[in-house]
Amino acid sequence: MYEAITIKDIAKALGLSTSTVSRALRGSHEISSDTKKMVIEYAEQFNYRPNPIALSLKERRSRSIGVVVCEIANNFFSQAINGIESIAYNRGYHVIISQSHESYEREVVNVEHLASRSVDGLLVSLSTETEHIEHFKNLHDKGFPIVFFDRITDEIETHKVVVDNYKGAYDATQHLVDAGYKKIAHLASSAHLSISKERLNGYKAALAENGIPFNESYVKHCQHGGMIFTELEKAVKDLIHLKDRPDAIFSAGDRLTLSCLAVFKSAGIKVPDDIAIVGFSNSTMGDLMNPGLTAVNQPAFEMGQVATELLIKLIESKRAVTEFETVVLHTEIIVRDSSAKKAEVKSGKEKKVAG
Amino acid sequence: MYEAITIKDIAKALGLSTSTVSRALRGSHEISSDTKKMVIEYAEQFNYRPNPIALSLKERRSRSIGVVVCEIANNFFSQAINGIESIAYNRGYHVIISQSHESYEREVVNVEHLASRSVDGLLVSLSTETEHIEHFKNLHDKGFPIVFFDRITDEIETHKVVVDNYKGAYDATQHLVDAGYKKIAHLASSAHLSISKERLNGYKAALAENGIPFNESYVKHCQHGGMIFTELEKAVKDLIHLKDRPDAIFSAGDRLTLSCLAVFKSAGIKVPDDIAIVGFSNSTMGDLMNPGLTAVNQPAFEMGQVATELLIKLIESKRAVTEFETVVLHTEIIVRDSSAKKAEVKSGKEKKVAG
DNA sequence: TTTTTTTACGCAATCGATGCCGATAACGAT
DNA sequence: ATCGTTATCGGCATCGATTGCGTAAAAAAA
Repeated sequence: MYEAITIKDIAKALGLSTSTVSRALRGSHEISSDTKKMVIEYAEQFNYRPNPIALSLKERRSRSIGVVVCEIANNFFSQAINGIESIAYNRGYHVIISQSHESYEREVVNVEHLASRSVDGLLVSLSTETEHIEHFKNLHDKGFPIVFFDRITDEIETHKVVVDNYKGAYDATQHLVDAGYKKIAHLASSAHLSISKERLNGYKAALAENGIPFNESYVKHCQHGGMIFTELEKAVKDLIHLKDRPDAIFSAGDRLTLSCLAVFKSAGIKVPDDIAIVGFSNSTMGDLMNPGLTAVNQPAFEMGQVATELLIKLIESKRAVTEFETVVLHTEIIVRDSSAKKAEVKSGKEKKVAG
Repeated sequence: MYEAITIKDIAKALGLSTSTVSRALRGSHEISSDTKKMVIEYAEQFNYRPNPIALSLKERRSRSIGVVVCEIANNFFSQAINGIESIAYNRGYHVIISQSHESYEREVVNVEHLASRSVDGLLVSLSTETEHIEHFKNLHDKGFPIVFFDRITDEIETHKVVVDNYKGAYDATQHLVDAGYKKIAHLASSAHLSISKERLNGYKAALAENGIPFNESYVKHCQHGGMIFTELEKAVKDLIHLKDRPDAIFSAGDRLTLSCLAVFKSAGIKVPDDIAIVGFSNSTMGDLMNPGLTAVNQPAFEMGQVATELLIKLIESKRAVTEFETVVLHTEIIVRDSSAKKAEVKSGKEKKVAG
């Protein structure tokens, strides 16, 4: 099987002790330049690489960080992971990714698996199902470094990275109002998720600001964040079968938006003529869709970067950290065709052509 | 900082030796049932977990496998990774993902990083840029377990998992012919990629079968697999500005397809009326797009599963493996609207409307 | 009672790398 | 000639867990 050269092999071959070889390789001044040269040349010739596992055992750290997200097959998270990676690899850290698939149980299992000392810290975005966070609390209480991003919890005091969900939702809703829509529904993820609460508040605030009464039946939460299509399908169908059907939807996530559009499509609903839609997304896909998707854009890559920098700062801190910060990044609404201005006449004409 | 309980702590607390504790926890018959009970209860109370790093050092294996792909923000690969994960975690393996972003250099760096003994084996899908595979050959020659999937090489003899790219491409092209298209272009990834060659051959075979002459200028390769938009944009523009403009495109990958559609959109080209398109994809997105994307579907999840099973078989094999297998999975063409039947009259009318 | 066997456990080496000491030799200083 | 200093290197313990071997005491056989 595969055997790599060790420091011991070099020592034996060169008639030195392992300590001398070790020091020679690290360029210690205690070693004569002749010996150093000999050792380094031999090491290069046989392509010596220090065994990272032995180093981990010795240094009591693995130089790897764990990422706990719901899914990587999601543009927001894969971009965030790219950001995480970009920082981590430069700082000499491996990245180990685990997916909860929006399941609380799998999240718990993954966290335990990662934390049983094979990673030095955790970057976490909670699953939609997660209501109890004991599995993180236990670790955090022991001093294990954790940074939350996007879907955070206020029950644990540590570094956090979020976007201004309130403002993003406010902007999205305001944009729909400006475009002439008044019956604006809100399709949201699980109600106890931090991002859901904040976005709901932003949505409500924009409505209030414009004198539009809040309508409870216009808000639909999906406990599983869109992972279960039937759940989402029911939510969307409930909305479109409402007596006073909404003329616009503010959808709070990529998966929700995409599935919502799928339901629209099979129901023969045209966007934006029948119902306009604004998403909350990181997807560059908005551009490729037909019609283009208006969306509140989140700086996913940057969130990953900032979270990783904070985590590494925690990991490498000499003394226990007690001062934590919450970094809030800004969203930006990108207007495309899915929320085109509501024009009664034009809408009517097009419908005739389409029908 | 975070310190976990070790076998030594248990030994000290209970007045035993570490060997006794170790054996008690593993249920050895050499330990009295009283002692066993005592040790196990203590371990449970303090939530003892064996240090995986120490185990790795002792057993000379890390129980982790490395994945080398171009991107995770790609439906095909994220699905494949889900398949990989589903097998790996059940067998007690961690999964470490690295992305080359279609860069040869980054692929080399990632492979070296992973292989310097922190992973027990590698699952690889080559980057588009990769022409030389010395970085894999070196490892493979030393007996390091590697399994290739999707984008493979025939220069290394090991387990491989692919789909029937030839037949997939053949089916896609035949489908376009059946739908009435005759001027079928082919948008492909880097020319030296295994999948590119096979798909090109399938495309050619279908043309020949139908008595359609092969037209060199109808085939466009993208060295960077669509990672560089300008490169792809040029390829697509070359095609649509051809004197004898194609009426259909067989596109060999998700990223190519999406970017191609983006170019179409900005050029005001309607699908399928102006140009039909068939993709090669794993994307469920085909359903969500407007019009729906006809695509050759690849069983990405299953590919990941099979590749992982083969890799673990390699890793856990007692003696050196010399018999290798190449698993070929089947594709399936999913017909949607982007390749709707070409109707001369209707097409003429619509073109006038569009123009 | 003596010998043999079994039970139940500890010692020490091992995995690879590091780092604190201690050892040795050369060399200058006194 | 003796001592102190410096340069250079080896010995050993360490990180956490496993395991072959040795051994004391208890149990069984003689």
